[in-house]
This record gives sequence, structure tokens and C-alpha cells, in this order.
Amino acid sequence: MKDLPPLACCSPLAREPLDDQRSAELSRVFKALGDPVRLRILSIVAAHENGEACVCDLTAAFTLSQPTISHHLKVLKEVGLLTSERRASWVYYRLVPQTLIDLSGLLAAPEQVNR
Amino acid sequence: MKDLPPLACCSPLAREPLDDQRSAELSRVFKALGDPVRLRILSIVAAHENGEACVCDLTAAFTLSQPTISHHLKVLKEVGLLTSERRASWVYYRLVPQTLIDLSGLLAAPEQVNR
DNA sequence: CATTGATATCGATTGATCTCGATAAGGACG
DNA sequence: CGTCCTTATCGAGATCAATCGATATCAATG
Repeated sequence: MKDLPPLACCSPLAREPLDDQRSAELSRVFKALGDPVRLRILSIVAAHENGEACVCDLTAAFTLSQPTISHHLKVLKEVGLLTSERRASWVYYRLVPQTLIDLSGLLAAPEQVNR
Repeated sequence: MKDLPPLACCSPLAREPLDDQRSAELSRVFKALGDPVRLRILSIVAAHENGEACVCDLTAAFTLSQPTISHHLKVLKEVGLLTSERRASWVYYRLVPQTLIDLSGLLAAPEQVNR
């Protein structure tokens, strides 16, 4: 039995070679993910009741100051990973699923991700 | 007809709430992706003949200095996104598909990524 | 409308990162 | 073995990012 030919293309990254502008856009989103605090914030928001968490939930989960959490939330919002909604005194954050799906699809094709 | 209940969980991020250590590991990989030059390097390597490219292919694709490209390659290699192999005078880099697949699977479940 | 509680913004500081030129190290080749 | 070519490492300069305390904004409430 012969070996299968190597895949011509192992990642969607290769199908659309990134030009300068696209790589700049994408890198902003990955850079936002490139901080442990921000990753945990996303994880907490995603796992929280109703898929949303207020700032107070988040400050409670870290030993960081409230302005620092607020800063990280702003970064995540600016790149389209989170949205926010004010309800009374509280601001609730939730994931933007499509952004995560887009990134996921860029890194690997769905058929590669079998679990 | 009633609304469907909201998904309990829209991203694998939520299934395994990230602890301190895991978020630190993961953020290192995302941080490596968080630079436009490095994203383009990955893209060029992936799209290159046989899925590999030597450093000279990469320096030719940028206006950056050779030490700068070498630095970015080191960063990508340290987090497991690239491997390298020396053949004669040249060093060839290629993607590590599993790392991309793992990240992809963390951001979105395969069934979310329909294309 | 003054007060209180929740969140955002500002300015400063400290530490990390990108980039480069200079140089070292690894290999081919005459 | 000296030279040349390719790649990696080093050290420095400049820019960027994380964090904090102080303070502003916004909404509820008495």
C-alpha cells in the first residue's frame, strides 16, 4: 500500500496567502488573545451564566485592579471578541461567536479538527 | 413555535475554564500569532512548495533585516508553531499542523465552522 | 440634587518587544 | 585550511504594553 500523497495545503492560512493589510488586521485579534488575563476573561465570560458577565464578576476573579480589568475588556472589545451592554449600573460582556469561528477556521479546516 | 434555548456553551473555551497555568501556556502561542510579520511568515511557509521554506525565501519576502526574520522564526518555533531542519547550508521551516489544529479547536467547535 | 456604587478614562511607571548593525557559528567548496 | 554563503546570536535603541492610583462618568436612589 502506497503512502498517501501529502496534503497540498494543511492550513487555510496557505489558501489565502496573507497580504500586508490582512495580516495586520488578524494580528490585532491574535495579539488580544496573547495575554493570559484576557484569555481567562474570555473563558470566564463564556462559562458564565447566560454567557455573559459583568465587570464586577471579572474583577472578583482576579487580583488585578478594576482599571486594569477595564483596560483588558476594552482591548477585547476593540478587536471584536467581546460586546458589551449596559443595564442599569452594570455593564455586561459577552463573546462574539463569529469572531472566534472565523479565527478558528483560519487556523485549521474543520475536517482536520476531529474530536 | 418557541425559541430554541440558548446554547449552554458557544466555545470550547467555556468547557474548560482556563486556569492560570493553561491560560499562560496558550497566551504564549497566541502572542506569537499576534504580529503581522509572523502571521505572514506562517502563511508563506504554508503556501510554499512542499510546505516548507528556507530562511532565504522569507528574507526575500520582506524588507526586514535577516536577523529580524531569524528572531521571528525563533519565536514561532519556541511556541511550537514551526519546526526547522537543516539541510546543507540551508534551514527549512514548516508548520506544525497539530498546534494549529489544537488552537482552532479551542476557539470554536468543528460543527460551528461550516463552510 | 447630593450621595453612593459601578465602570471608564487618564497619566505615569515599569517591563517587554521589535528592529537593527555587528558578529559568531555552521557548512560547502576550492 | 581559508573563503564564501547561509543562518543564528548579541547588544542597543526605540517603541509599545501592562499595571496602578487618581479621577471622571453614569445610573440608581434617597
